[in-house]
Amino acid sequence: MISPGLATPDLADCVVAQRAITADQSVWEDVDSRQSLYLVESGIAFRFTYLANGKRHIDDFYGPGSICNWSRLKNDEYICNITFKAGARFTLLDPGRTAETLRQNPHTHSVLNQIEMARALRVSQRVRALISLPASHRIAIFLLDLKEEYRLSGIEDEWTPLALTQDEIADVTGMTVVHVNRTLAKMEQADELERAHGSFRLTSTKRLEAQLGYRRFVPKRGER
Amino acid sequence: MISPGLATPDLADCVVAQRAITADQSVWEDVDSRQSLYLVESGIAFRFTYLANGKRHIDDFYGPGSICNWSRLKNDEYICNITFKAGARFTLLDPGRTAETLRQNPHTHSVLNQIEMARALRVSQRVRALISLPASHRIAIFLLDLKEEYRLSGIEDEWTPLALTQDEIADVTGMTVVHVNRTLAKMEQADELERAHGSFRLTSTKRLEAQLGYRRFVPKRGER
DNA sequence: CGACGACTTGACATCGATCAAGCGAGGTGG
DNA sequence: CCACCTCGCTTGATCGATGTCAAGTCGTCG
Repeated sequence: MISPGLATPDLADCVVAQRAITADQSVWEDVDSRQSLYLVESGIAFRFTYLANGKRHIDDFYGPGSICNWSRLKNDEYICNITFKAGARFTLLDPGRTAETLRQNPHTHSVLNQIEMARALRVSQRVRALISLPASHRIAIFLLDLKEEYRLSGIEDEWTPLALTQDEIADVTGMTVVHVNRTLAKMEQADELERAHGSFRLTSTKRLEAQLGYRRFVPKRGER
Repeated sequence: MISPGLATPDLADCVVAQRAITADQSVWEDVDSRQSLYLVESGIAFRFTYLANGKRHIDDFYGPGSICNWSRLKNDEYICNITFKAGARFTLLDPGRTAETLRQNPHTHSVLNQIEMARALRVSQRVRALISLPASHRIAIFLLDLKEEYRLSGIEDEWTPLALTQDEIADVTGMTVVHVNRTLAKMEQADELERAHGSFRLTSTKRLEAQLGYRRFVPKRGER
């Protein structure tokens, strides 16, 4: 079943397979499926790269309704490492058939394009912050992005699942686990953040967004 | 005259105007032309953003033959700040006519797409490094990217113009001018770098690339 | 129970930012 | 022509932010 968030039953014909993940699983361990597009149904996934020094960098993360490797449609060489976190479910789409389907459904195509454009802007905004701002801001913008990732899939709750481990957050933000831990603790002490049961809540999202100049990029006529 | 590097006389009809820059000039000072595509003919330009704390972040830089705001073609809302450095010359292209021309010249379109794809990969590689690596590596990858920017426009010399000031390099890499200065000095002392007359030379590009895992993304059938 | 993974904490070392000052080349006005 | 200014670069001293190493806690799962 295609994610309700996507609102594109058009793609039903393109489905190659469905998977449910019980333990964290990386896609390069699963060469057969690398030819597909990955549509997250539930749970979360992230895209990552190993740097020359062995460090893992997490480039982006994908909540329900997101396609992890959309660029493959434009560039068949595009290959990326993806990890699905335990509990995730996802659908494999055939890129060729998907491209064809989208050609025939310009509306759907434009919706998906808008969604991807919004994601790209979100990433570039985050990246600027990660390059130039101090740790507390880096963490804050990560949390805002995570929240946004869920919001766009229709899950808008005051509490957001903190779906990544502190190790993974460190690899997103270019920090150390220790420092991530301390920064989160500091935010909690400063009453900017609450954590409970694997979820988090920002005390004043508004203020944080204003302070960081955080911008939301809403897909233009997105159905979701 | 369209840059010889681009090899796309097809675009001649799309030219709106040409400009030569004597002193550094930012495009948002020049509202009239914001509607256009910017094609760098010579010299260098960069795209930047001001963060909430007033810091300037330089997102990318463009050598001869590059289009600074290619994304405008896909998203008319796409607006970015661009600065042309003193000595640059550039051409303004009408986005509507350019899009039409490219529709009629799939070959040219695909070439330009490849070039942009290569740029996107270069940026994301640099961004990873800037987020996760220590200062010396951040500077090194910036220098490699700058060299590559010139190489792709056909200017392949052992010496590359160090076209940005140390202030600007700081804004690319998220460092301070002082630290940029010291890092460059250290590289020079370690015989990894030579500087003279506003240009630089890397003693062993090969070794540096290997050490950083630097990848070159070559446009597929790019004419240039 | 034992093992493991995620998280937490402390002590310490290093990196990079900040502040302050000076230098040298190019431009401008008297 | 010189005096003066500005801008980009350089250097030193000091401070704060972040990484490193090491150990310990807590919950989960077999």
